Amino acid sequence: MNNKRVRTRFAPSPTGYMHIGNLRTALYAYLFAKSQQGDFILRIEDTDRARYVADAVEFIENTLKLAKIYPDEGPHNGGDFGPYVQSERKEIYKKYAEELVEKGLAYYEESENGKAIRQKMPETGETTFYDVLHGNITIANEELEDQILLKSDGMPTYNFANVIDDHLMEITHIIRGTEFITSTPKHVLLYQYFGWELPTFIHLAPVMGKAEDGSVSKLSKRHGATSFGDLVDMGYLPEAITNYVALLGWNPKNTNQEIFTMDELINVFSLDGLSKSPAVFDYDKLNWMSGEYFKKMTDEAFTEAAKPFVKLDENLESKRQYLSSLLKPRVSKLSDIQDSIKFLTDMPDFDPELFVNKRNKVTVEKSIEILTPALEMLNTIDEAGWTVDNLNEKVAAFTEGTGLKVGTVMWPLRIATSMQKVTPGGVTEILYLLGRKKSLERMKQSLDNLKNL
RNA sequence: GGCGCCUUGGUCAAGUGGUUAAGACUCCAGCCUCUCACGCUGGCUACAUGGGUUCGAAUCCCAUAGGCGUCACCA
Repeated sequence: MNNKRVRTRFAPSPTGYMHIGNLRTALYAYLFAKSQQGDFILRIEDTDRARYVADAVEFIENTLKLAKIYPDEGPHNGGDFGPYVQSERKEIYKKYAEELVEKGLAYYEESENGKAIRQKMPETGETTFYDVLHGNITIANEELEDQILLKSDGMPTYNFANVIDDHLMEITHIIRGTEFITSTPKHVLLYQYFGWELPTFIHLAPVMGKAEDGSVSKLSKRHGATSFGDLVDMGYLPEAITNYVALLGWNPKNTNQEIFTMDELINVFSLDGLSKSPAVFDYDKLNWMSGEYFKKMTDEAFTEAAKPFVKLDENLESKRQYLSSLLKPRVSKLSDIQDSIKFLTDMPDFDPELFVNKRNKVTVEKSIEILTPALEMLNTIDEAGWTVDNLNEKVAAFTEGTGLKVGTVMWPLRIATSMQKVTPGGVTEILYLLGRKKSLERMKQSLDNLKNL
């Protein structure tokens, strides 16, 4: 251990896509740096010309911003160790690769593509490195192949560029996925060739996905959404996603708290809370956490967040916020809303079975018995009186007058106006949302249908 | 296949030689209730297997099995 300022980096290649696993890696690197009052660097690894995607850098930056991960240094953040895009550092890699050739630790290789430089590996012995999560990892040198350092197009390979840059950018802790464990000895050898101090390695277990058949594998397309953007599009709050992802493979010490703001995360984060075994992405848990975030929001904020996901007709539009307040405690993702309120616009098909409810002792006959006077009563309430409070009052008084149990009266009324077993809100809420005219029409229609059975 | 990593309930996970093996999600039951949801209460389900070491093992060691990763002029 030393007292150097902690510096971590997130080094994605510029594909126009932010996999959940990558986001989590970025998050952990960020949390660790910030928890140590250190720096978090964004570096773009675009040494594969064939994979270049336009605007990918902006995409990555915007995604990180959405997730509230703010780089101290990066392509558009400046910093003393730039450039932060590898394709702009070509000359640097070339210089170091040639230095290795001069030292006899690397060699040129001619092929039809041109001239490349390969790293010379020791043929005997073994290379050991320390990983915070896994302890010492040893791999026999004979397992290592002479790898390409500089490609024939002049670009470095990941295995070379990452070592040069991490050293030059004074990265102290390398946080990345386990898929790099087996190539780390090659990197370590490179550090040794140059006589550079080794950074601390932390290899994260992958994020897995569960397929329909129950099988588990690295989270991929077959599991549905796999990127941060996909999840945002589904109507999960960025804060909720980040919070959930933080807990996928990491747990705070000495607390059972699960809902964290970014600042709280920074405060409690520590490397020893990281788990070395793979974690399965679980929508059930995400849904729960997402719901927790919604419940904490003000009605105004929730209404605003839901806006892009909910198209309302003129009538409902004027009651948007009220509708939101009903939806807020029952929603786990914004994209579910539209379906759950469809019945307010389109009356579902008549189904007499829905009127039958054992617990509330309701039958078709009973429904007719209740709906007939209820309709008359509601008819006497004028447009001005059609408010939630007044409706509540009138319906309660009506119920009392019947001498029946509340549930017994409310059930048929709600079914008659919604024709749906489950609704966001009770009858009075529905009556209000529907408006006087529509409510009375629906109720009369349902009553007629019941009588004509 | 070689090499490497991983293995506590369905899922996320506490746990670092002595615990009734936490907690959360899911699921189930009950309460609350104008449905559902919320909230509250309770419940089901776990140390992969086999050997050691030890008075004592989820915790240490060794095998086996399974899963994952890696063996690119991709990262």
